[in-house]
Amino acid sequence: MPHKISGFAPHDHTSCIHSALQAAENACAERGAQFTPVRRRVLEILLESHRALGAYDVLARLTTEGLGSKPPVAYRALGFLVEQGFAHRIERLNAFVACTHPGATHDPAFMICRACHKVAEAETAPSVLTDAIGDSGFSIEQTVIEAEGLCPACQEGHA
Amino acid sequence: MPHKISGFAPHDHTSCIHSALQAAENACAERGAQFTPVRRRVLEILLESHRALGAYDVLARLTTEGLGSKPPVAYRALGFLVEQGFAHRIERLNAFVACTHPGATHDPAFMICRACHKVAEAETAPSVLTDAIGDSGFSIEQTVIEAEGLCPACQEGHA
DNA sequence: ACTGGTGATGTTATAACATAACAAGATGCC
DNA sequence: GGCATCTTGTTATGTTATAACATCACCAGT
Repeated sequence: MPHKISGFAPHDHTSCIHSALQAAENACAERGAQFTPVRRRVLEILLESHRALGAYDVLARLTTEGLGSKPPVAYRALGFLVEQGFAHRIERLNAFVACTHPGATHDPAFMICRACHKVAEAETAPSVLTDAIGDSGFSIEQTVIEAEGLCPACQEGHA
Repeated sequence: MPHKISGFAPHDHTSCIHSALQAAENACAERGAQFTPVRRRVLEILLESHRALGAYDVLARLTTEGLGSKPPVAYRALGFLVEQGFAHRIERLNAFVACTHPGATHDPAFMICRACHKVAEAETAPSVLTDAIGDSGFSIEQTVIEAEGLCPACQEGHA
């Protein structure tokens, strides 16, 4: 079964950013969550690239822009975005990436390119893990599925 | 397809420890790697429970035993054990767990119980991730597959 | 307008995790 | 002995993350 994958393929990035922001704004309105300037700006920063940024990278940006200078400011905004499903935490990198499937069901798999550091997101069938684990009686609440390797573009560079 | 799962089920833990140590010793002998006292002791510490320990937890134990007191001592030993496949790093927890399938092919999935903090390990079919990701052209080199939830015993406690 | 609740932000301080860089010892080989 | 290699010891620092408390902005009820 093919899955929607985003992050590596060339695309209209401006509209990619715009639609993600729009989706976040709409979702916040629906849920009564506040899409404040710091939260919005942090999402914009993540959206600039399909790469994972550390909390302190984000914080540095906020600081130059006068939006906050202490770690909790960045961690709170990132925590909010993750809670709302607008961003994801990449455990392998201790870093955060904007969600490229806003609105979709969420417990995605990530592909992390070790060369260009882009991160792509793939929807997974809910069964991906239950196939491996299901017969153990363990009840899954959250999953972390991350693969590290080379994206298509970087494979060519190494060929 | 069922997979070997270990960590939650009751078992003879003494022999579990013993066989893991034996396997590590044999593997080192074969590979010409040195199974030094610190490395052995760290593996023993991890083997005491099927739980993930932070590097500093391990270090604290080493310190009380006079085997080293500075972070690099613990990180080096843990790094060695992971390299050799005698232990695994659990990204979600920034912690380390003894391997329960020593010798087997290795890129396992982990189940982390949020109640009792035990960690079980399941062999995964190599296809688990390629099913989700395969058609993207991404070449996988390493994977992180971790599920958080409740182990069978802890589910009963909550019922 | 005042009061009090709620949620967001500001700030201090510190906890927790990790490694770079260099010194010193152990081992084995020639 | 002299050299190479691997391991361990140590200092110092870098990186990631959160607890705790103060303040502010907003809104609803009176």
